[in-house]
Amino acid sequence: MRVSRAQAEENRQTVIDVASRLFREHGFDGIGLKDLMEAAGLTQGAFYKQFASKDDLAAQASERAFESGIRRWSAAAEANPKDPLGAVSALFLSMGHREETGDGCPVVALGADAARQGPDVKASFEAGIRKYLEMLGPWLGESDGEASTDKAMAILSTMVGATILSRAVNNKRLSKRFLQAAAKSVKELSADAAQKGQL
Amino acid sequence: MRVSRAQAEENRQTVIDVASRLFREHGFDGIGLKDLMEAAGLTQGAFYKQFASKDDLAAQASERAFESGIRRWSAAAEANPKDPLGAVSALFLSMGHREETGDGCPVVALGADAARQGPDVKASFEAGIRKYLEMLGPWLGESDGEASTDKAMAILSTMVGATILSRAVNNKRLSKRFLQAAAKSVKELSADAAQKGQL
DNA sequence: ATTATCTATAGATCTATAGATAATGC
DNA sequence: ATTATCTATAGATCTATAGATAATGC
Repeated sequence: MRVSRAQAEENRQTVIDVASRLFREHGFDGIGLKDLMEAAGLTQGAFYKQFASKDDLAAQASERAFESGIRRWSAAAEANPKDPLGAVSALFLSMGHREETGDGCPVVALGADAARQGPDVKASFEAGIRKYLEMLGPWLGESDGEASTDKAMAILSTMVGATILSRAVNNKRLSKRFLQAAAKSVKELSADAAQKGQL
Repeated sequence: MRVSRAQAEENRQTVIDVASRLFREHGFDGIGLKDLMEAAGLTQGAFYKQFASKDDLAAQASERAFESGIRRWSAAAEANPKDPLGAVSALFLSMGHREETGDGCPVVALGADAARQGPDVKASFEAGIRKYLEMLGPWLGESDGEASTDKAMAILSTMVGATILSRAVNNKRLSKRFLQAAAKSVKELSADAAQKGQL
């Protein structure tokens, strides 16, 4: 039954990957260790050789979810270097992202859950959120670093909030409108920032 | 053991009130019927004479939470009739609201959870969210109704997202900055709207 | 000899139901 | 007679641990 050290490490990584998806789909309290481990192709008994607790896995899975998010932002930005913010905003505020609960932004799926978790999960969120802000800042063309961070925070808040609102309602038209209104607002905020930066 | 019909109805209302608070504090999956009923001064056995299921209570408790939210918005707006949006924005984006998880905005506390619930909970959310938008619209002074709704959606998104981000991180400074950045952005968005309305 | 995973289980908790009890409402 | 609430419990599930097993790594 024992596997090689390399295989064990690979299994551990698989558990984190699977958890990062299933936690986002069902919430931290919406899925148990048995289902998580089985989705990773293992049994529940193997869990505690790999992780200290469910909370420990939650923190690591959150970190992994942010890594995936950052990678997607980078890819979108690189594919559209003339307007990276427009590309990320279009991706974030798409109906595709609204429906893709398992591989979408961790703040949207688990931000409110994270607020109720221990300091480890919150630390993962804080680190991931800071990375998002660091990416957004340079795209805003403000000369002043502080004003740029303020704009980045407002833009991230708008995108996160709109996607949550979009997911929380039944009506598809309303759902779509939240995303469109947010995209319009993000555009105006960034145009405003670029204008100020040129003064 | 039986109580009067009036008392039974009062008990039912108490359960909904208690649930609207405890669901917001712990999430729909973070608290059980036993604890909810005991917090309302009853035993678990009485639950199913009052509600069809936990999901049924979740939908009614969500509705109740929005009623409370609307009442607070109205009170803030009436206390500051010259700048109702400024008053609501200041209240929403305060550290008090950030910490007041049990009596705060239901979208912030349970929006992501609601996305994973059945159509009844989502219907409660949709109705509550539409009420919020109806309140915000007239404060924006746009001549065009559609543009006004867009702005209202963007402002609500910004406030909801910022509060979630503010709650999800450990660092208090960062927490506060999200709220401040969002307040600044809401102010600019509404000033922008007022300007356009006067053209 | 060590250890990654397995099966099995402890002990708590979850939603939901059943039947008893005691007060209301006709 | 009806019924709101109670106690008790079914049956499932939860996190976490214990001990067995079988392969790795020294």
